[in-house]
Amino acid sequence: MIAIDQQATKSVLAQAHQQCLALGSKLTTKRSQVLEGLLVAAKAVSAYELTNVCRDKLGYDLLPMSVYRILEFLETNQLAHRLNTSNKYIACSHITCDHQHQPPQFLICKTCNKVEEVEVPTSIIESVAKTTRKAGFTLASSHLEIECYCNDCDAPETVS
Amino acid sequence: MIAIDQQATKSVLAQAHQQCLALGSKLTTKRSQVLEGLLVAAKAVSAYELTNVCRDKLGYDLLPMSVYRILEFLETNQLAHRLNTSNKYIACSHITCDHQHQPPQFLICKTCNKVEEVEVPTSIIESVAKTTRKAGFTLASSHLEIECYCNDCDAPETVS
DNA sequence: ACGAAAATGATACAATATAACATTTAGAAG
DNA sequence: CTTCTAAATGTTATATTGTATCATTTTCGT
Repeated sequence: MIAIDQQATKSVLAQAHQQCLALGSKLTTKRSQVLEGLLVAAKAVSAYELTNVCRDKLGYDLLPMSVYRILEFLETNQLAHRLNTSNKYIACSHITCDHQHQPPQFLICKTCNKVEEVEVPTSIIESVAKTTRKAGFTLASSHLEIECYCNDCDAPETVS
Repeated sequence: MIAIDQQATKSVLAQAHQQCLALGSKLTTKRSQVLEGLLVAAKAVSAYELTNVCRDKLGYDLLPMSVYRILEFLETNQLAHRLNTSNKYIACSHITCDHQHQPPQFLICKTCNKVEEVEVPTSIIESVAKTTRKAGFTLASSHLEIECYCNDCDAPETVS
């Protein structure tokens, strides 16, 4: 969860603007709106859900087609991530940092779609990569998505 | 890759039949046909692709709706796996074993959808689980899907 | 043979994603 | 300041994936 209030959101958007410029692209109004939608959602949302968030919570009127295009842009510019496991999107939690990070690992709550972007120790990534090579494969990315239950949504089996 | 010829396929289907009985369910004709489709596909396929495989390669006429239902059955009976990453399905590679296995880890080729079902060392799973707990989450399953390129499909960056 | 439950057929529709082309906007060049 | 071009967005249509619902058939115990 990066943005919890309007102030924080604004700051993230400003930083995102800079980050785009550095990469030779631009965070246009629409793109900024979509990113803002991701920030206020504060969890993984589908493209269609995101158009609803933008309309209902922010008053931005965006077409799904545009949202898809913009999400792709945001991903390319490392401002958002696509979660393959659930076909949902989430704002990158590292927009306000300037240093480089390890490839992201996502803990995704199956119930409420809350996502925590963590760093798994390099040693583990290395170990996985080794297993992979032995099987005749090459890691495409060490982006890992791990299905979990968060503490607010107890695991079904755990409920006693 | 489990089934490379008709003989092997037959043997797997027979074993699957037994495994179902042991679990108190039945591998009906249609279910066996869908499983056979997964076996001859020899890679991850979507439900709709699977209906095509069954029709074109095996002459079985199945409706997508039935295929979805049957895939769910096969998953419940541990004869197939659903890959969340790509919304595709694959035959379990352990049908012919009788012992229990670790939760599966899948290496999935992004290009050709070939899948290798490997066992990642328990120590790694433990370590991932620990990271997860520290972040306030509980692992939903240690089923891990890892996006790769297989040796037949060189990674884009690797092509020099 | 009969009745209940399981399995499958069939239709409709919801949700997700992309293709293709039109229009608008933002900057660069003159 | 215009004009040209490329990028961005609008618009419509359609492909793909997945689920809901109810009808029909099959299976199996009684």
